[in-house]
Parts: sequence; structure tokens; C-alpha cells
Amino acid sequence: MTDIRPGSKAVTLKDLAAELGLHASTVSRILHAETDTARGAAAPATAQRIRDLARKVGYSPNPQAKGLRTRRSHLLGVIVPRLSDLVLAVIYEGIEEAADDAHYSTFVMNSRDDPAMQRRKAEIMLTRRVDGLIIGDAHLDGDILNELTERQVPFVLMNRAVPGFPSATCDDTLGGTLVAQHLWDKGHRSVSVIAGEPYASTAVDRTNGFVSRFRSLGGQIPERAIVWSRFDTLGGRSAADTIFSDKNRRPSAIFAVNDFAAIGAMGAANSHGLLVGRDLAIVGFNDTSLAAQLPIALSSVRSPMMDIGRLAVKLLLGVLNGETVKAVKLAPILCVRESSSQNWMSE
Amino acid sequence: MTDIRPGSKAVTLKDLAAELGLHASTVSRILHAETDTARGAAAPATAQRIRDLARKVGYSPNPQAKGLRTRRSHLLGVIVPRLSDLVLAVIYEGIEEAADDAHYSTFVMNSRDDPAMQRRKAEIMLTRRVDGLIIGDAHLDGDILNELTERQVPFVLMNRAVPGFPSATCDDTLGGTLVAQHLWDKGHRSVSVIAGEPYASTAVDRTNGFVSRFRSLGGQIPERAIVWSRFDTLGGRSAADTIFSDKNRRPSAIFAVNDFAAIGAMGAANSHGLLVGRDLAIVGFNDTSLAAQLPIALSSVRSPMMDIGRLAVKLLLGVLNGETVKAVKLAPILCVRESSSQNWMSE
DNA sequence: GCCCTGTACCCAATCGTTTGGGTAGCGAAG
DNA sequence: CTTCGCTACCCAAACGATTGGGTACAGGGC
Repeated sequence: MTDIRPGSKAVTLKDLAAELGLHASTVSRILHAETDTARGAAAPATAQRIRDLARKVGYSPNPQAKGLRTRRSHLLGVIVPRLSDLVLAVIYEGIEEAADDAHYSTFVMNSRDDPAMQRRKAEIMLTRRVDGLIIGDAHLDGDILNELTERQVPFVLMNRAVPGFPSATCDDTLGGTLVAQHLWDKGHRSVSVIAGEPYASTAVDRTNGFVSRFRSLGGQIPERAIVWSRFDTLGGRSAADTIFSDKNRRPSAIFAVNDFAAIGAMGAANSHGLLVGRDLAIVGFNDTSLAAQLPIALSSVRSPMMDIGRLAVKLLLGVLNGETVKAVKLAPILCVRESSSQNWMSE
Repeated sequence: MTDIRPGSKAVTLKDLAAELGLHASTVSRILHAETDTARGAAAPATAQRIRDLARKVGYSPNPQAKGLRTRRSHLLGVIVPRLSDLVLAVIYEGIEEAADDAHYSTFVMNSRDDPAMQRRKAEIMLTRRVDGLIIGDAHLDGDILNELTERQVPFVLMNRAVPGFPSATCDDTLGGTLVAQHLWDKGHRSVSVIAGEPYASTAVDRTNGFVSRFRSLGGQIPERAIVWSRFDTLGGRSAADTIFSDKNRRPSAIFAVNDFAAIGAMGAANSHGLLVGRDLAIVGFNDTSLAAQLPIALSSVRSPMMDIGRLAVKLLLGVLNGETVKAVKLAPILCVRESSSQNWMSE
């Protein structure tokens, strides 16, 4: 069993060497070179002795010393708007998993989508000497990203994309398209969109995908039917209130670009005496674990969140290896449930 | 502006010293000793020159070198069952904030509440030489905690408590008590509990608090009215199904020890044709941001999640300073909403 | 006996800080 | 003119690992 006590002494290379009557460098080479044949660093018998002892005393190299020497921390920084956003939390699980597999560790920090804080958190991470950043809170204006590029910081975007930068995202445009097709097929001709934050590519792409497919099918979506809002339940509720307050236009369906906004909208519908699934169809996005479990099950576009996380790590490791990586989009799937499964009779 | 490029050269103490015609140690002392009068390490004018240059070039000490020398990483490890549990995500925000204030950085890892993984993740963190651990997935049997204690790893528990170890939690017993009193006052005499995972103190304490108050008010709660389950929506749904399937006993109220379980129970109630708030009262726990926004607003016990996170950091820093710290419980508040606000007419 | 080629190691510098212990120069006290 | 005590610094040894460059010895060929 390992025996590392923070602050106090852990076993070092030198300890091992002394115990074996060898030099630390020899031990290092053997323990280090596993794969590439240990280029004659020691006799096979010696190598075995070294490995046995190392295992026995639970030796694990001091990462600070190693990092100091190799200029690699094996640390990745992850910046998200907020981890209390379930979508990001799940993506992070994928990140953690993939990073772990690659023997990297990850820092996460919340930026609250605030540019000043984004800068500050990125700075802290660089101060910690992370090897690279995974950025989950990119704004479409991309100021910070340009700075980072200029400073040659290796990074990739995750969840949200910005043109010109490597990223791991869901194909949000396609997701929006799927929803438009679905609602159209169900007979809806008057629809509204709760569009999310205009600085996030997720919001913009999902909305665009939806709107352009709906229009290309012959439908009409006036500008005022698109309401920008926050991504959480409160944002969804107030956006829905805005939609319902328009007396001249009563949409039969609402597409919310995020499940939480959709849940908020469901609440608002309820307050306005509308029964979701019968009087009003609602479709969300991300298919978070709640969607299917709600009292009225919510239709939603399933985005492969875990995979996005894993992919982000893979891309970043690519960047760290000097490869040039591009934006990758993973395909979403539409999950139709009670909230939008009924056919709508157009009057 | 700082200028740290991972992998490539950042400005070092020696660089500063060379630029100023001083020795690195002098620069170190000045930059380091800010508070304690820089014990005559340099003339005031020199000190000023040093600080100015350091600021100008954005010097920031290499944490690996520093850690190597001082045997302190200024890193805290945080282990949670899953960050996709909103409760833990919010607590983590508190942790991040407090750690940041104290100039510590935090690692988070998900253990999925699986003992083998808890061990593995703790091991990884120690391998990374964290200064201490904040453990959010403690099981009541406490095996791992004893090991850690024996190995003299500094740690505190968070969210869940285990007798004999320092912890930052909500006063869960009190929370359960509040719910019992509330439901009793509303006239409910037949109640059931969705009790959560039996290895988690949160579940056990909330349930105990509830049951003992309800009984002391004169109510009866048979053992079969207490259903243990997972903490998520699915767990809540199936627990509720179990409760509803008992034909001999139709509770008028359900206390779910977690909001997500409560949401699942709402779904189940719906499926069984029960209107929550009218036919059945439901109360959750934690008052997550969703509770108030649901189509039928959920009554819930508000636990000070952010504060729990902040407190956990404070306690751990205490431990690191050699203080002996104890378990601290923060008071919860009951928030009554639509799901349980009606008076129940007992037949 | 001499040179050559491996094999199996060891040496020492280095990464960037921190920190206990100097020391040079100077003014003042004796 | 010492001696003392400052002030304002410098020196060098760690911390634990990596890595380019030795070196000693053995065995083989001529």
C-alpha cells in the first residue's frame, strides 16, 4: 500500500536507491522507461529488484519535483460557467474520466460567465502551471481566446464553440433542426423559441438550426417569437411569461434551448392555466436526467455530454502533442416524450 | 500582465535578480515577507524596486518549485459522489470560493459512492501531494476514514457526517424535525418517508429527525412506511411506486430526504393520478434551485449549501494548522410551497 | 598485450524556491 | 585604533526527480 502523508516524508528515489545499493538515476530510469525497453539501464535482475521494492513500499514520484524538472505538470485546467449547471457537471465527469485514463488531473473553476472572472480564473490556472485549458464558458466575441492564443497557451473549447478555435461540442444546429422537424410534423405552425444567452454558441446554433429548418418547411417565425434568456429555470420562466403576455400570438409549441429553461417554461405554462402536452408543446435540450422523470415528461434533444467531455480531453492532449486539431461536433438524438407527443390540430 | 506560457519559460526569481543586480534570495525574501516586515532583507528603496519589477513583468512563483521546497502544495482534494448531484455542485462552489480566498486550489473527483473508487481517488489525490482532503462521500461505516486517520492525512467531512470525525454539515436531524412538525400541523397523520441511502448520514439523520418528532407528537410511522432509495429522481420514483403499491396504507404526505427524490415521487404520484398539493403532500430537502420553479412548487428544507462548502474549507485549514476541529452543523430553514401548503382534512 | 564493443552502472547538473548562515562596509562607542 | 553592532546584502545547500555524459569491467578478436 502506498504511504504518503502530506507534509511529512514520503519515500523518494534516493531512499529506494540507498536501500538497493544503487544510484537514484538508475532507479529512475528503470521505473520510468517501462515501455521503451529501459535501454540497458540495468541488468534484468536489478530492474526486477527495483520494481519489486518500488511496489512494496508504494513509491510514487513527487509530482512537484517531476514537474519542476520536466516542465510538465500533468494538470489540466477546466473553466465552466457553473458546475451547478447539470450539463457542465456531466461533461466534467467525462473530462475527469478521460483525464484520469491519460494520467492527468484536472482543476475545475466556476467563472459565472463573467468575463472578468473568466480572466481571473484562467490566470490562476496558468499560475498553477497547468499544461493546458479546457474552456467551457467561451463567449462568441472570443476576446479572451485571442489573448490566450497570442500567449501560446494550449487550450480547447468544450460545449460552446467559437469559429476558428478547436472545440468539442454537440452539433447544436442539427439539434435545433431535429426539433423544428418534429414540431412541424406534429402539426405546429405557430412556435416560439426560448433562445438562451446570445453570447453562447449553444444558444445561437440551436436557435438558428431550429428557425432555419422551420422556415424552410414553410413556417413563419417572427423575430418577437424568439426570446433570449438565461439558461436556468428562472430564465425560462420569465421568458415564457414574456411569450404568454403577447396577446396577439399564442404559440402552440415552445422550443427551449435548455432543459432547465424548459422546466421554467413548464412552470409558467402551469401558472397560465395551460396544460403542457395538451394545450402547449414544449421541447428542451440536453436530455438531462430530470427530463424523463418530470411529472410531465419533457421531450428533449439528447446531447452526448459525457462524450463531449472525453473528446475535449482528447483534443487537448492532441494540442499538447503539437497536432493541429479542429472543431468536432457530436450528433444529438431527439427524445420525444409526453410534453410534445400529441398531434396538434391546426384550426 | 502576467505572461506564463505552459511548457515554455516563465520569468523566475533569478531573472528578476539578474535584472536588478541582486541575488535571488534577496528577491525571494522581499517578495515573500510582505507582512512580517521583511526583516531587514533589503533597503526600502531596493524592496520597492523589486516589487515594482515583479509586478511589471508579472512574476509569479513556480508552485512546483515552491512546493518542492516547502512541502506544501497549497492544493486541496475534494471527493464527492458525483458533481452532477446539484447539492454537491453548489457546495463545491462554496469550497472553491473559500479556497480561492485562502490561496488554495482544489481538485474535485467523483467517486460514485463506490468504496473502491473512493479509495482510488483518495490515492490519486495523495499522489498529487494535496495538503488535505475534503470528503463529501463518507459512508457511515467509515472504513476509509480510519485508514486516512491512521496515515495521518489531514481531512474533514462535508455534507455527510460520521461520528468521531470533523465535519461541516447541515443539521439534518433538525431539518427532519421541521418537516414532521409542518406536516403534523397541516393535519397529516399518515405519512411515508423516502429515506435515501442508508449509508449516508444525511439520509439517516433526516429520517430519524422526522420520525422521532412525528412519533413524539403522537403520530405513528410503521417501519414499512420508510423506504430507502437512491438520491436521484429515478430512486424517488421507484420508492414512491413502492409506497403507492401498498393497498392497505395510503399516506397523505411523503417526506423525501432529497429534492430529486421528491421530484421523482411527484412524477410517480402523477402517474397514479394523484395531484400533488391536493391529493398528496410532498416535501423535499435542500431547496435546490429547481424546487421553487417546478410546475407545482415543491416544499423543501433549505440547507445552507454554499456555507457548508465554505465551512469545510475553514475547518480543513484549521486541521492543517494543527488545531483540533469538531463537527459543525448549520441550521436549515423550512420553505413551504404549493406541494404541501394545503390543510389536510383527516377523515 | 592491445583495442574494441558492450553491459551495467554512477556522476553531476539542472529545474525554481526557500532559508540558515555568512560577510563587507560603515558609523559609533570605548 | 579596535571592537561592536548595524544594515544590506550574498552564498550555498537543500527539496526530488530527470538526463546527458561518463567509466569500469568483461569478453572477444587479432
